[in-house]
Amino acid sequence: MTHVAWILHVDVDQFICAVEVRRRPELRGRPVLVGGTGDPNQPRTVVAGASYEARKFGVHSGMPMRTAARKCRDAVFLAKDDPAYEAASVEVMDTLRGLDDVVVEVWGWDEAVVGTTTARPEELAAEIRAAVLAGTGLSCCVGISDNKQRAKVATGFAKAGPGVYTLTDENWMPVMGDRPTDALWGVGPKSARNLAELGFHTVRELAMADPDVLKRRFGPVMGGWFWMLALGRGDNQVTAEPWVPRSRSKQVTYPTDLTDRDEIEQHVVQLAREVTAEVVAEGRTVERVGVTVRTASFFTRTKASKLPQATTDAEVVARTALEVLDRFELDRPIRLLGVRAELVPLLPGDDRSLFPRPVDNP
DNA sequence: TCTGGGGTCCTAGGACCC
DNA sequence: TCTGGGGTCCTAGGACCC
Repeated sequence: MTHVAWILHVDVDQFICAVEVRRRPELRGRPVLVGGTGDPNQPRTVVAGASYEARKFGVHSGMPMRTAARKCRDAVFLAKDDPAYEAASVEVMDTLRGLDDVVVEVWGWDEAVVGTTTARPEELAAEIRAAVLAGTGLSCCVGISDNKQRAKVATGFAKAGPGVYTLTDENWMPVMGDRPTDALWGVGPKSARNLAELGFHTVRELAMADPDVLKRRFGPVMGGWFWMLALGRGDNQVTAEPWVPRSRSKQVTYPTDLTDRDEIEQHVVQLAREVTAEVVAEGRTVERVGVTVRTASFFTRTKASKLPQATTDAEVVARTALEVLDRFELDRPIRLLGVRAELVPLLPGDDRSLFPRPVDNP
């Protein structure tokens, strides 16, 4: 952890599509849809990336591919290519790390938080955008603030046009006060609805709430956390330490439903072996095994068991997964199976929560 | 609109022990 | 024999995010 003066949130523009267009320049300016195998008629796939040209047709990521294809018939359809995105992401992050006075915390393929001690964050933001474009051919936006959550929100405004946007105590309430609570990063549709039931519809209303009321309704952590977010506060610790995963999972939605018990078990065993192989390749050990089942009606349930002894043995993980599977009814057609391995923490006792803690009442 | 895949973390309740 | 309280471990479920 490093103490920093400013926090910049960097977000690559339409990352997946941008990577595809970068290697196929002839696609520039065309509606591009990336997802699944690239077959627009394949059922049970969704859009992973949509170019701005495609979004004009009402297409967005997460939308079923066949729906997107109907809305945007002239789109170019491409298969998802995770290794290419992973490689492009490394380029972006290495570019960021090459700048002066930065601590880079990677948040995903296309996002990073940059901590800096500079007194001129806007200049650094411009530098970041120029460096990423020059170094990778990808454009990005930057949100500036003094904590991660607010910087992330700022990036949303940067995307709307200026490319860089700063949110501080000065402009937080004027800009955000009248917006709905789910404009806050970490407040989704469910929490927004629950907050509205308590009478808190806007960020300002939430900021003026009694935190004890929120804690009673949402629990001591979440209640305090929502209130803090509304005040524009958040976590300001930036670390360049690589992320240590807590779990690894594999899930598959099958093109047609599974009904045969043997077949279901075979898939679970295969998923368990694949997951374990990856875990072991990374030098980690499994301590808990979870199985997810989603029926054709989309009813989804997860069950899990802690192993009596942590293991790196794929057959132990597979056997445990089958035991967990056995606790399901399995009397309905199944569209998805998943196996999750929860991992022994790398450092003994390193099970601390990474969820940002609410600060004391100011 | 017949709805992917990979994650993280909080909350609640039951079991068990002192 | 009855009762209260606290702590810890485990599992299920939910919410959110990229």
